Amino acid sequence: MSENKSARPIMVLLDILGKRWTLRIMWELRNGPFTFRALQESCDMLSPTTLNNRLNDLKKLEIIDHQPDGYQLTVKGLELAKIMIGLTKWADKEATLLARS
Amino acid sequence: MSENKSARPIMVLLDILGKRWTLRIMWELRNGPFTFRALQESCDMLSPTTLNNRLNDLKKLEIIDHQPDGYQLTVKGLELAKIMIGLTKWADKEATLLARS
DNA sequence: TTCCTTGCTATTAATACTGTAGCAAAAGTA
DNA sequence: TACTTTTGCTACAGTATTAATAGCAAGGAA
Repeated sequence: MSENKSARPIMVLLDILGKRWTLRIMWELRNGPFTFRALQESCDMLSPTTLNNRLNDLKKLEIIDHQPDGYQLTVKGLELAKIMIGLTKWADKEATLLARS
Repeated sequence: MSENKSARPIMVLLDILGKRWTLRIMWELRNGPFTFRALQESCDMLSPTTLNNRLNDLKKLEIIDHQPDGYQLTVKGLELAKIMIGLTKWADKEATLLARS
């Protein structure tokens, strides 16, 4: 109760990853660069407003950057994406469970 | 919503983990059971409405369950929480970056 | 020049979340 | 037993976030 939890790095990270679409965007970017519109399509046509907000969040954290050939994960971003592969393994293992929801 | 790529297990998982507070709740639960109200406090007093919604989401996926001594991660949930430890390591490594946002 | 594509912004409507109050059931206390 | 807490919520109104859609300016190709 006396510690300042919200200042801890993990809390800042969870805050951003917890915003809607952030995880999904990172997931889609795992395989090479995407243009703004291609990203939108691969994310089930999320609104450009939100996509832009998330891209800016991720740019600030240097998780992605915007190169001539599109938005892509940075080296730091790739490290995070690798961690997310564990989520895929879990999801595949629990596919039956996830299909029910 | 039932036959495109969003039906893939990982998409369902990312959908739920991407809702606000979900990751944080799982993070707080990593160390043993919490009562509803204790969880609320550890999550910076998030509203009971949202907490309840998230707990139900997580119960459906059998990531948590509600025992006499409180809400806690299931075996499946613990597996997910372990993956999240990777996030902490990343966050600590990038602490300077995260502090700026 | 005209036509695309790209990366957005603007606007309004819909949805989600917050903040607060409070209630019913269970558990603890005298 | 009766009283007091604690617990797990629900209700509701206000605020914030997101969706849906339209469209625009810049750059490149034809």
